[in-house]
Amino acid sequence: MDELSRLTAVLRPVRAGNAFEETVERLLQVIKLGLVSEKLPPERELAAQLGISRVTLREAIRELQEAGYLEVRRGRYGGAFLTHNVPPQPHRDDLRRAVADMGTDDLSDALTFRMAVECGAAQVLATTPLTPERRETLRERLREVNSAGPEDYRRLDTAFHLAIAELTGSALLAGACADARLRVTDLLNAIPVLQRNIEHAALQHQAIVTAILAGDPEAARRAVAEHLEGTAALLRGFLA
Amino acid sequence: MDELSRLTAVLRPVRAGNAFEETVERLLQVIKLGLVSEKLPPERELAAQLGISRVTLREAIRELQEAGYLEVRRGRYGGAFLTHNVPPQPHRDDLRRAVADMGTDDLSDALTFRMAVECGAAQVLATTPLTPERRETLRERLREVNSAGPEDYRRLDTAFHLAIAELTGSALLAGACADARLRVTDLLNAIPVLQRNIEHAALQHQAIVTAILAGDPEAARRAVAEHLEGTAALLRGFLA
DNA sequence: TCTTATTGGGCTAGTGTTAGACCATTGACG
DNA sequence: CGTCAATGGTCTAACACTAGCCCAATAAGA
Repeated sequence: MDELSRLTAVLRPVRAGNAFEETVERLLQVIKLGLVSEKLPPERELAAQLGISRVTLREAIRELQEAGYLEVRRGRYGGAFLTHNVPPQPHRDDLRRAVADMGTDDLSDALTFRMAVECGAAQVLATTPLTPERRETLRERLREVNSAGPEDYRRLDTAFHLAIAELTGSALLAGACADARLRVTDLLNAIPVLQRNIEHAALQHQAIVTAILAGDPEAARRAVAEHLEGTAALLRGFLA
Repeated sequence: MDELSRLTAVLRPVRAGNAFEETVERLLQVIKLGLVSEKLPPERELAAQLGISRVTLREAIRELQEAGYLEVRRGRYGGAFLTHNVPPQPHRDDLRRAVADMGTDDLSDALTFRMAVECGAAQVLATTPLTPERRETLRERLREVNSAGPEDYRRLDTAFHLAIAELTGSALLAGACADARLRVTDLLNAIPVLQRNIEHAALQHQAIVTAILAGDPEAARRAVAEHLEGTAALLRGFLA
């Protein structure tokens, strides 16, 4: 832990690649995480939100269009519509390949990061006074994920986890949790969703919500840690 | 929590301002956090690490030179040397102004974020098997901050807190903690360092290290939360 | 005293990105 | 059946940023 190694945390690249690639990545995330259900916002609006020019945004959209994720329609009430291309049932080899693509160090890093920020978010939320409305939002997300079928499960599970961070009211925290989730999305998508897993996760989700609503940060932390450890152990199994 | 509001976490700007401003910010952080003690790395090397061109880096360095933070010397064994400009004892109004500059929402956001990631890091570290070497690094940082005088205190306190995240081995987590710390650095620097505060913090630092080395994530989480709550309460007091 | 490796200083050609304007298309609605 | 507002499609001039090159200065060491 000399001076040089301590610098690496803050002396990382100022910008991650060019704006075009970054934008493609972001849009893909929005689509894969199911954060948008039908069509993207209008180009002018989206470009402003992403802080890029329309030209760059359009290049990214064209890329996703050619890859089959989007269908662009002109005219009023037009826009970039999702194609709802459901990928076929993943093979076991897909996971191996995805892990290999990303590198075991990166995977370990992402899992650690996710464990920290999601536990932190749950703990913070448990110590925050919540309005009845927010409590209800949390319960609603729980109901949704617990009643989801295999096809909707990943999307609603994501929504549930992100809701915890968002309810803290911290945009930075919500962004960090979204980022953490995104780094393991591809891997999770390569794992078949089994009914048995859904049921097991449902119990853990319930425990998390109960702890948060009870205002018990210790229990919330423990519940989230246990929940994430299951996924992490599964993925880490492919490192050997 | 409709679809649109959920998008804001991931549809944030792709790049935060231009490369020049970002670089100035980064370098200022490295300097203010005391992550570099004498001089910056050579321009070519630094530019590569930051992923920018030398031209852009040099503009940023010139800015900092004109602001009095750096002194640039040419020739072999030259470089950008720190000037060790110690700011005068801050006035009470400085803090008010700093809070006003940043906005109360941003401050609240930053404090929540910091609470989450630092608690998460401590908890993760407490559940990680640590080599004797790493345990010693942690103790070493604790000794340093606890024996620091008022002039060195902020720098060593930063080093202590960052060490917890770095020891988890997750670059993402270390980056998040560094980011969180940076967002409150200016505010912390506007608060005079009192001997009484140092002593109080020392007890809390000790409790954090003890919990981590004992492998007790609950205690680690609680200790960090209590420690950060003190600072947060102080800063939040200026929001009214 | 001279050499030389290392460092900052400066230039240029080329590429990435932006802002803003204008055009083309579409479908709801009067 | 026309109108029109909202949307994607296209272009251009200006700016930001980069890669790569060579020059200038400096101090350690022969």
